[in-house]
Amino acid sequence: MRFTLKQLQYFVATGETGSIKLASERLNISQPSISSAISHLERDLGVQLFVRHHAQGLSLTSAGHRVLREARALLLQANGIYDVANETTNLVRGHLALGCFVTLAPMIVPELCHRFQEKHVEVQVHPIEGDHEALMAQLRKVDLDVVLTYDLQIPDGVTFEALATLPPHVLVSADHPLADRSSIALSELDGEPLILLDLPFSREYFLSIFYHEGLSPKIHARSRQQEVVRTMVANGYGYTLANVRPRNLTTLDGRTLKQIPLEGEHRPMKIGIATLAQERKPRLLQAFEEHCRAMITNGGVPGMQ
Amino acid sequence: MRFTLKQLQYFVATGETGSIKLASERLNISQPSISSAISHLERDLGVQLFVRHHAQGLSLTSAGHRVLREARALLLQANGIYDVANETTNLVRGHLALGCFVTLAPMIVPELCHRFQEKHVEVQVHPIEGDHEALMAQLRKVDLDVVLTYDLQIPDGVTFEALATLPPHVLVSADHPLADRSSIALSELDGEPLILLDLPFSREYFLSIFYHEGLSPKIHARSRQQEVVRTMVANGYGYTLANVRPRNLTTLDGRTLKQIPLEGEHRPMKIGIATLAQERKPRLLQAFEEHCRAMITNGGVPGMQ
DNA sequence: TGTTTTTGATAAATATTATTTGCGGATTGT
DNA sequence: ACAATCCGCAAATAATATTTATCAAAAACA
Repeated sequence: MRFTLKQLQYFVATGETGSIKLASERLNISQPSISSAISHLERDLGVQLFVRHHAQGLSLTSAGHRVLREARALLLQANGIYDVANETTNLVRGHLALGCFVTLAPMIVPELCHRFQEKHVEVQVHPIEGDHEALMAQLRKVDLDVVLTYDLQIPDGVTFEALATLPPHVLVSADHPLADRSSIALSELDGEPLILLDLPFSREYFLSIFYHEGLSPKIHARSRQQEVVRTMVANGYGYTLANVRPRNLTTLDGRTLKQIPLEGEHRPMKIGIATLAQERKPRLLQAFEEHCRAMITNGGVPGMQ
Repeated sequence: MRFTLKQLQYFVATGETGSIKLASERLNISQPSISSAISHLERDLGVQLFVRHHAQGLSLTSAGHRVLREARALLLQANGIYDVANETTNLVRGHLALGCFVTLAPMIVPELCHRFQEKHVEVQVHPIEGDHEALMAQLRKVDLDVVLTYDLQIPDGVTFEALATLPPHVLVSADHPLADRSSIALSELDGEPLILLDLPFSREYFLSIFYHEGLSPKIHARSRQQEVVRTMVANGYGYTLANVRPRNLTTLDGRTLKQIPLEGEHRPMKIGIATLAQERKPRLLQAFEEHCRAMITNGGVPGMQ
């Protein structure tokens, strides 16, 4: 690959006008530039492209005709790269890899994605669930385009935009003595066994609520799966804390949970969208962010009470 | 078109290796060169192609993926231009515009072309007839690739290669007093009416034969068409000179001619192939020249006695 | 926690390449 | 014969790519 697109461009202009002079006027370039570009091309391709007629222009050889056709096609395709680039900045089309925090995914993702694809038929959303740490790592590797998660640890180069605030709640079984309260103070649970959702950063968040009040919870069990935690709580093995408020408070084994607001001032969790800090975001990404802003607000979050 | 093929090449290597360092090793280019090429591309396309991970390579953005696909295709097509160029220097294929002197064409062209296309199925020969002057002009404009003609005026930039020698003959009607002679001297025809084939350069050639012997012919008629000249001669309106020796000496109106060698030393006509003086002739042209050399010799010319 | 290694960005120096200006030769048309 | 046109060539200049050297950030390791 020794020739350049510029040389091809000069060659095509000359081939089409049949004259270096005319080509130079068309391109606003001096004649010797074009002359040398053509010479370079001929030397590089090992083919004579023109027959020179002194003071009377040039004629394409048969090889020149063939190369001209190819060169035109190549220049056209080269211009196409601008279109491809512009498409990503202007069109809402293509694939979008959406990361979502595991405990949020079942409630939010189905409606969010469905609605978005309804609006934009040429878009394919690929949802992927994970814990906060894993999602952030994938976002940075650009394995994900956008992540729905909480305002936990946000690494450098990632922007987080909060959309809805979720205050912490207590989850107890329907048989629990406090089950019918309209709110519960953390101190009232002191000594009772805690079932802890054991995910990176989430774990630390829940424990920080206790430490903040000078309490130290008695961790009875841990699980990385929200549904396991809920089932244990529903069966009376302990209580847990959660920010999400699923509409359905019946566990998979048929038991019932109660979700009760936590009394006092505690740092709430904020659902938001995390993206890479890019100067020029693809139009598709912008549109999805806009979609999230409209659907996820303090007035309501898909799938939640 | 502000980017270059080189920049695309660097970008593709980086996209494929996921690292500027590795790309620089693969291309034997310094790392800053690649870095700047990518920056240039990003600025030019107005799209972020990579997300940089400090000390841990780069990841393609979604736009980057798309551009990478296009860039690869473009580089492939660019390489294809070399193939197209090589094809014309290596393959016997495509179209060949063959010019042939009018009076030679009916005898030579049919067999010559047929045989050549028989040997090379992928070749299309396009024969065009004309006088010497017109043929040379078309050859110079590269409207013709090769011309079969006589060794008359050969312009600059055109090469002529003689293949067969045709001495001049006298043509008279079968009733002519000299019809049964085995040779005729020009002086014997002095005073008789000459029917002249009136084509550029041919005209001058025939007259020069007379002038050379100090004779001045009595031109009774002229025609640009050989067949008209022959018919006039066959009808006894005069005699003519010719170099071609067609097998058929009967004219279109059914009369018979006699063709008798001219006595003495006269400059003969030489049939040959005229081509543009190129340093690198296309393979197709070379093959056709070779074909002509084999078929047109002093030992025989297609269609002639 | 500090040190080393890896890797990309940046700056200045250098090498390479493209471009222009100016001139000469060849051809055409008046 | 003359001017006008147009291509090629050479030297000067401008623009660009490349390298060398250095820095900064992050990861890996002790």
